[in-house]
Amino acid sequence: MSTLRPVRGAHDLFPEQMREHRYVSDAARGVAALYGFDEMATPIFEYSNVFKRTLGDTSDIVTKEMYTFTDKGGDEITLRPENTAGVARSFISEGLAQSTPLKFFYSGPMFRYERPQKGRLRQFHQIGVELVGVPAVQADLEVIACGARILDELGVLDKTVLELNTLGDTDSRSEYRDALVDYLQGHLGSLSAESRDRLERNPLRILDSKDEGDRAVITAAPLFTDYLNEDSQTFFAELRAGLENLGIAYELNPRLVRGLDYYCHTAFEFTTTALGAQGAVIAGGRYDGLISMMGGAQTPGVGWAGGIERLSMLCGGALPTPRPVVIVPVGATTRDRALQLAETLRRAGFRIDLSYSGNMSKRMKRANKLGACAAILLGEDELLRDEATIRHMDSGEQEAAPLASLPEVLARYK
RNA sequence: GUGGCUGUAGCUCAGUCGGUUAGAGCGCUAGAUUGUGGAUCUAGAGGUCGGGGGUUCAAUUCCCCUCAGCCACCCCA
Repeated sequence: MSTLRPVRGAHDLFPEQMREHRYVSDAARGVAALYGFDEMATPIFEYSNVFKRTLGDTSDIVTKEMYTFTDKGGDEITLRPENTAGVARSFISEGLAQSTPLKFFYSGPMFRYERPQKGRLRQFHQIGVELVGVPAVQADLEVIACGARILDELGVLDKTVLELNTLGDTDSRSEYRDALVDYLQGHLGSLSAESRDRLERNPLRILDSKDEGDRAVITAAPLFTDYLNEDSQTFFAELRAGLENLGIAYELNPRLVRGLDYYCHTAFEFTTTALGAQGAVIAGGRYDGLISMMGGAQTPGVGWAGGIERLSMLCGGALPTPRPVVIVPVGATTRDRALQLAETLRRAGFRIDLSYSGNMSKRMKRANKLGACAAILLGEDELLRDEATIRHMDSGEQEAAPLASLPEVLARYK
């Protein structure tokens, strides 16, 4: 075993896995386009404060998971841990406020310093959509429907559950937050150390604690639904009615929380039990406070991100390997003609590979290993007649054909 | 970041109650078959037994540390 290895949690993607990734991202890109989300890309790194300001100083991602370094100019740079912050930065710095509503699709690598597991890597890949500038619930519905449609296209929708919650608007949330903190202050002694720690920074997260002492306290805690104001209730009711109207099944999960202040109203996750501890395959929500928090004009937004590796695992079965036509030159004088023929057929749209060396037997073995659908045997005597022998690899049948007719003959094997 | 399990050939794994040259299947290379693949047979290459340290006359085997993988917690994609 070599001491030379990839960085922990980072993996090479060989053609087979690359095909699986492409299968997921191509399907997603295609479906997203039908919803009007066109692909864009932000840089893989940003100034660190792009993420610090948007993700909040208290989130796990910022406090312990960012790949941050100082570049040669002395600037603090961070490899993006997610894409929404970059889109928001781009919205502000490129003056996109003039062009709302904006609908973007993206696909690419993200980086988080986490402990790797199956379905959880340090360099991983996400697809996602963002819809910026529409405050109405139709935006949420379109975004969620697009996610569901992609899962359906990939054939995994029935392996997932759409979990849904509302975080209410800013007023509702801050009122509830105050009430919750008041209540929890009164039970400080019964709370776990971690929850006491969270009380200041991220009290809503305590609701999700699995600690037994915490759970006892939480049972009697004030209910968020009692603090939802009328606007928030209406928004959520419309969202639910809209999903039902579209025939999109969902389950309410009141414990689905987002700890950061700029999240509001809609929070959702498509989750699965098929991937062990890594349940979320697509997760998103509404972030009306994000762009203003970064210094832009108050602009609503809603979006989601999905993990390509997780989606790919969920898809399961291996994708079919492409089958080339392999040219087998026989005899020293046929090599140049073989290369010419390869070029001609490639121009005609065929996937052509060559057997490079060895005797006939070796070359046929190579054709077989490449999974060829057909082999073109190019011998000296055939070439004198401008012909080649085509062998159908599955049946073993052979026929002679003029070189000029090869595209038509091969078309039958496609 | 915490806890548990695991680490022997490219892959999947046996094995060594501490003792000479560490095994199998698959895969790979070559030949049987110098103009014909998949099957079969034969031969061959390939391992500092994850890495470092300790105990011992002797460590792949026992102990410690470390690294990596998997699982759970956590978090999420």
